[in-house]
Amino acid sequence: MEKKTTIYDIAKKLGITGATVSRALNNNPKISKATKALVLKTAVEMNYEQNKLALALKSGKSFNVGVVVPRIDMIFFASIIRAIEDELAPHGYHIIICQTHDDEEKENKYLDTLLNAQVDGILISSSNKKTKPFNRVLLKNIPLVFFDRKQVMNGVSSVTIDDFDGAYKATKHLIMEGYTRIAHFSGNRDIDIYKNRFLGYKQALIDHDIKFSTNYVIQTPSNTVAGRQALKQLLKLKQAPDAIFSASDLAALGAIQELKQHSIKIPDEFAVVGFSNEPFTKFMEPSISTVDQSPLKMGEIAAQVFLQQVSNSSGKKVKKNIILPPELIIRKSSSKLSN
Amino acid sequence: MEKKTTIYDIAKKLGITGATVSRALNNNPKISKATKALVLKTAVEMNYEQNKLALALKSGKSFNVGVVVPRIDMIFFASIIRAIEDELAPHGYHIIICQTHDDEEKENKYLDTLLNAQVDGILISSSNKKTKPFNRVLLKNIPLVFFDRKQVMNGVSSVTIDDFDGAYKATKHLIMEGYTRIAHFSGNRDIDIYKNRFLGYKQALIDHDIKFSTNYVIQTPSNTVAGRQALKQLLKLKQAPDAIFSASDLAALGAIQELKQHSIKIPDEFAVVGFSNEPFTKFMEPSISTVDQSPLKMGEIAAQVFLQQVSNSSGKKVKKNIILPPELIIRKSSSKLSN
DNA sequence: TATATTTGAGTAATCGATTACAAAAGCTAA
DNA sequence: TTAGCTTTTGTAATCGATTACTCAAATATA
Repeated sequence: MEKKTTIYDIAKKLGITGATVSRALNNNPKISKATKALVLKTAVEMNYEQNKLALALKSGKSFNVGVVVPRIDMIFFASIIRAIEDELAPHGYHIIICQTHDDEEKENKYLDTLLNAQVDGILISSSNKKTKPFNRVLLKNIPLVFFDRKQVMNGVSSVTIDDFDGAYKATKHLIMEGYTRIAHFSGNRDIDIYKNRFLGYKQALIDHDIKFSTNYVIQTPSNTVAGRQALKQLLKLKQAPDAIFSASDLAALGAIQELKQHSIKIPDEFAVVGFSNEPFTKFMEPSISTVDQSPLKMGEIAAQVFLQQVSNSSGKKVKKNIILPPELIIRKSSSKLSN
Repeated sequence: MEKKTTIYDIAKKLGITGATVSRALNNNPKISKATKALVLKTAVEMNYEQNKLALALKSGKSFNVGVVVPRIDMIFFASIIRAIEDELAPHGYHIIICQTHDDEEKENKYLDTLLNAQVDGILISSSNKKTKPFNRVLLKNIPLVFFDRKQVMNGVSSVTIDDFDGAYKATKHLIMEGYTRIAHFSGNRDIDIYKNRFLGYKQALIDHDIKFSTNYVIQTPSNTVAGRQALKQLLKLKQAPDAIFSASDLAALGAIQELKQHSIKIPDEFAVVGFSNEPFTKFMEPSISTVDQSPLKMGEIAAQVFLQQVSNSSGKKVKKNIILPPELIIRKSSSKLSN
């Protein structure tokens, strides 16, 4: 194994000191052209490469950023991470990925190890119910940016989408298409995003003088089986709905599968709108209307907010709470016109 | 901002030296129970946390591993990374993600910066045509593991799937189902995986006495539009095919869309098998037969191979070339029986 | 009690780079 | 030729932790 070349190896070879070598390599003006050229040439010859670890220790900047998500093999998070990486890489930052699997304890442990690893910032979609674990991050004055799922904290930035607005738009769209008995597949409303989608749905009904009924709201895990199950349940009602706004695309798909089985025509007799713009929604037959959360935009902006915070040398904390507008994507599953 | 507590802060407070504090914190036996207890208590009081950067510089181990992929928002790579992270996290390793966007130059730059960042290993699905950039990794004796796309190099491990076998199985399945004019949507055969899928397809035909024809092989980018286009082209042939084995699920989907447009019945008149087991294949109508590449298994094993290499203190290089068997997933698009 | 052996803690080097300060060398001008 | 600059280089501290080596104190042994 080749031992790594250090500045001292170069220094010894040239009979000078490490300080001079360092100056030559860093465009420090306090050095003669001749020495500089010689050092540079020798550095190349000896395959010298800077040890970023030593630099990080000295400078206090590791150029590593922790990105914490529930899991990365969900396309939504993968897209966000993609955008974060694309945005930060040109600035020399590396992305360290952590998956919490929605386990609060795991998340807290990751926060600890990221801090110990001396990351320059943490971008996180938090599974945490408490803000306490984040105090340690703030105490160390490490930029912290929430995305997707946020915590409300002093001086902490966040980038989220307006779930309320997305749900409102989706529901209003169904109303405008002429559907009147609109049900809702909700996620776990202890989680903000699902609560807001529920509230947006409810408000749209109210604003358009449609009676809101709890019978029409079913808490549905995000999978097709649960969607089918929930739809069956709705069909049993005396007054069955004629449309569903689902907080999850997979549950929406389940509903569609079940509707097909019952030979209920989509969208003529029944409309479905999902949420998330999962890749499959575009390809299905019928294609599924859904709400796009623009994960790329979210990642890009989260990264930009982080960059602003680190470049903000003034020490003042920049708090930005950016709420992205979701985009309703109307496809065949809810649009009589486009059929 | 709170200044981070170092072992010297603890030492000063207790009137001892940093060495003693270090020993207390590291279960070094050369320390009295009393001092140790005192240090431990004080460390907690002062919120001491080990600076891993300093440790990494001293020990030469950063506990960071670079993972390089074309892009992470492709579910295949996202799944591999998920498995790698799940496997390595319990061993204290952090994953640094790099996206090459299939740009060779970018990939080489990433290899450089990862080495400079003193990673303990590199796991990569390479876009590189040359092996030279990897010599630097080997020279530094850093474990290198290829997955999915490999380079053939001395002493370098790889985890791939048997593309030939997957293609062979898929094609054979079509033959067994009674299709006789089987076409192939191929990717760019300069890339090994596509070459091997092509060869597996061809061999299956030959082994079952079916004439191989270059007219039936179309190079098709991985998207639906290209798939539709390619299918149109095939239908124009005097002797149109009755089945397609596509090296890409998206192209397969395009073919199916086009078949539907032509009111050609699937699978009765025409069968389609894709490759990759993209999530949407399961949900489509008809569901699409495909070849699963078990990305989770691949990531898990790649991580394990890495762990073996680092734990292998002997300095001997462990070279492992693991080829995973792909799994043919038979769904409605190619199975008359299951319909 | 005197010597040998443990035990516990300090000293200082090390990992690799940067940089304030000091010092030496080169140059200018009187 | 020499005081006074400027330029270039060296010295040594620093970032935070670990550890071989040394030495003093405490304990054990004769």
